[in-house]
Amino acid sequence: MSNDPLSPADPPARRRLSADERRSQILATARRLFVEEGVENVSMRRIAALAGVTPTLIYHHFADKESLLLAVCQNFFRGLIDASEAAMAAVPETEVPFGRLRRLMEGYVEFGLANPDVYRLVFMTKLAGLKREKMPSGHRPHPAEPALPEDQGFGLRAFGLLEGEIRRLIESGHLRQDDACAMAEVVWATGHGIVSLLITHGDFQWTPVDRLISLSIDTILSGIAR
Amino acid sequence: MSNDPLSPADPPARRRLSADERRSQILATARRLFVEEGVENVSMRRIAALAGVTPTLIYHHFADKESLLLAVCQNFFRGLIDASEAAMAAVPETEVPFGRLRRLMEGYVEFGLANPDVYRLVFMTKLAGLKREKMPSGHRPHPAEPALPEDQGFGLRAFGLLEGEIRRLIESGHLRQDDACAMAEVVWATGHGIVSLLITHGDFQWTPVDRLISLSIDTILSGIAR
DNA sequence: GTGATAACTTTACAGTGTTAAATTACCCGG
DNA sequence: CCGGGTAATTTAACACTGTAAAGTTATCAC
Repeated sequence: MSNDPLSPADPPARRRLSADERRSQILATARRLFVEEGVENVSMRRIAALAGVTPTLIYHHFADKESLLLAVCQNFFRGLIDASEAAMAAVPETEVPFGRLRRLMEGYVEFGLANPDVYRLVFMTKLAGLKREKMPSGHRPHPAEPALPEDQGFGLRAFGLLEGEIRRLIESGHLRQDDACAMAEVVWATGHGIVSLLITHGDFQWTPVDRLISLSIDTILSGIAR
Repeated sequence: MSNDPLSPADPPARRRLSADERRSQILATARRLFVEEGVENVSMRRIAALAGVTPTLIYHHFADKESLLLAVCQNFFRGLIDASEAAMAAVPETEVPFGRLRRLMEGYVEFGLANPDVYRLVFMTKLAGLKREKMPSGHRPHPAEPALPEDQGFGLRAFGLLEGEIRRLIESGHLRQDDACAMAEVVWATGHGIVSLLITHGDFQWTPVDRLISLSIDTILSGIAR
């Protein structure tokens, strides 16, 4: 009962932090709030308060709310990549041909459903204005902040894992189509379809979640198989 | 060049309108703005201004911004149902077995891509608070406003079309699974995956859209086929 | 110690969704 | 035809949002 879930993270431990420390602290606070309450229910003021800091300070570390979001997204991608690599490593190549791909898809879906809010952020939100070079004018601006490139990097790397596995299946003659990139997109679209459907329409009726997932994966795998 | 796209719809034609007329007029204005500029870039004040009306008046016809949105969604479902029925009617039953289902999926994807913003609204947005009985307290409140039930009705009806076709395929022994509802969900998830992926990540690299779509549909159809 | 500089606040603005209370314009019975 | 009653609409305000300019303070190198 002692946890009203929202109280200043570290009670006035240190007052002045290094830029990096502050940045991570703000980021952590924001991530927590975003995930717990949904992005649009969280104001910069609340993030600031919970981080024990002034709203304006956030703008010295992040260009605006969207950038803050974006930074959270990058963590998401790193997590996804880790999960994917773990999934791949868990199934030896010598296994039944589609074992690794299946595990990869399962991992993707699990990961998405385990982080629904960030998933929505990353994959279901426009987030598109792209805000290129909008940095605040006054004061010294934020350090580096690669904005898009970096996280595209992470995203592409995650996609690359999928594409690689597909390519392997093509080379061993197991697929009916030989355009690895296109097939990877098809497979991804399927995984994304499941996750995003369950995220926004999880409440309702529906076939039991586990069954729907495995049915979908079975179906798509048998659809791409030669 | 005479069209700065946003000017009062009917310049002070009639001043006082009947409740129904006003409701539709506001709805039309909102729909236009939502679709043209994205929901969160449109304020109640702007809708009101464009409709030649006061912000407050909107709240006498709709509970809040979300309800306004919801009303727009219902139109979307009606459109989807029409498109689906047209698709079904266009392919005679005597055709090749999967002809109608394929056309149905194509129709779904086309429709989604033709109305990306409303699609996002309906299928990719939480929209979940559900706001049950939140109506404003003052004044006479809005007429009826079935809130959720009605539009779930439309949504279910659309889903029913898909499920029906699947059921037909099961009965004629063309599918490898016989759970019509589950298979319909699997198929829907695929369609949704394509649409939502293209909506949020249409800009990028990707296989040409048309190819990705037909490849996906081919794949899922051959995945469910016996 | 003293300054430069990085970290942080104060204060303010313009805009948002929303509502209570007041005001109009219209219609209908006398 | 005209005076209420009521439905349609507005005025004014609240509590909030993201964001910015300018000012203040702590810390660290010398």
